[in-house]
Amino acid sequence: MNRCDNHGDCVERIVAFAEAMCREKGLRLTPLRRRVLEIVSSGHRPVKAYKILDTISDSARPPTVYRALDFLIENGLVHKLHSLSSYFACFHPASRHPDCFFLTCSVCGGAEEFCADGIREAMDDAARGEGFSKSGMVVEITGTCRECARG
Amino acid sequence: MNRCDNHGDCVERIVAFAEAMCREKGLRLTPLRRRVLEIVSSGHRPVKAYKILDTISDSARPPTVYRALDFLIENGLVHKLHSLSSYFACFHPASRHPDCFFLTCSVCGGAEEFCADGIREAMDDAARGEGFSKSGMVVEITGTCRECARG
DNA sequence: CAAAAAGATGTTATATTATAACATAACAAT
DNA sequence: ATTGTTATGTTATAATATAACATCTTTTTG
Repeated sequence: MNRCDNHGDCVERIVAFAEAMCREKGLRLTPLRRRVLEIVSSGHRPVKAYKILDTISDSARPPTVYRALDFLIENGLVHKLHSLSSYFACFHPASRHPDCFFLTCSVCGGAEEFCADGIREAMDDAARGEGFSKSGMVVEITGTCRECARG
Repeated sequence: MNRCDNHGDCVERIVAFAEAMCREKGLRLTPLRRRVLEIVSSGHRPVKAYKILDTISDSARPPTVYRALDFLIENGLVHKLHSLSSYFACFHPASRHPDCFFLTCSVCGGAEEFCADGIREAMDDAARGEGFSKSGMVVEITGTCRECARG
């Protein structure tokens, strides 16, 4: 799913963006946070918190990872996929919409993120119709991606 | 959120429906499963698994609850709200669509379920546009409900 | 009916996911 | 250099969920 010609470019691009953004906003992309971002963006697939923990080192503890993830999520660099208890890098953080949604392939484990105005508007309308003032949304579609369906 | 005049009626209605459906489909709504369904439907709000566990008895163990929940979810009587790690009764299981979505109020803790064709179609279109064959979806909107917004 | 099969529940243990609370270190700002 | 702030380290534990196997109950069928 979402194979790119040279995925290394994605990681570089994301980290470069994160650095620029943090510089601009006065945030600190510390070595730890950068490392977690690299790990999460190292594949086009959701990653588990404890997998990140194992990857970082033998001695890292959960709060280390969860705090870095909190920072990255707050600043739009990483998303949490609730239906998978996993974390997924935002591959277009620059043009970030507040409300994106995700397709996850149950065959290859890959994921993709989209920002379709049609969906966001449909959700906004539905919420408004109920007198509901929306603050966030979780939209995750599970299925089989094109590549995996083709067999 | 979603205050009904006499919520006892909802529980009765849901349980009656579950009984009829199970009879018709040759499934067994055992005392345990019925009890869990009653607990989950006892309020218009998502319920946590370990809360159900505590409510059932002092001696019940997690698998007891999770298995009952699995049964109820499989048969469309209960939904899991992933963003809250909670379980929510389906208050209209008879006219059940495969893909519903949820509004959850972060103030009162209430929830409501909707089946808006507009949203389902927008999601289907988006998935299809990516060559993605959809098998399930999680759509959960967080915010403030009408009653809570009114203050 | 008895035996076998299938289904449900009980029980023990443990896996997985996440946070609280407090200590220490790094950095920023006068 | 001290002080305040932010980040990380550390210990412990909370919260969510499942594996594996034993027992019991119901259904099926010989």
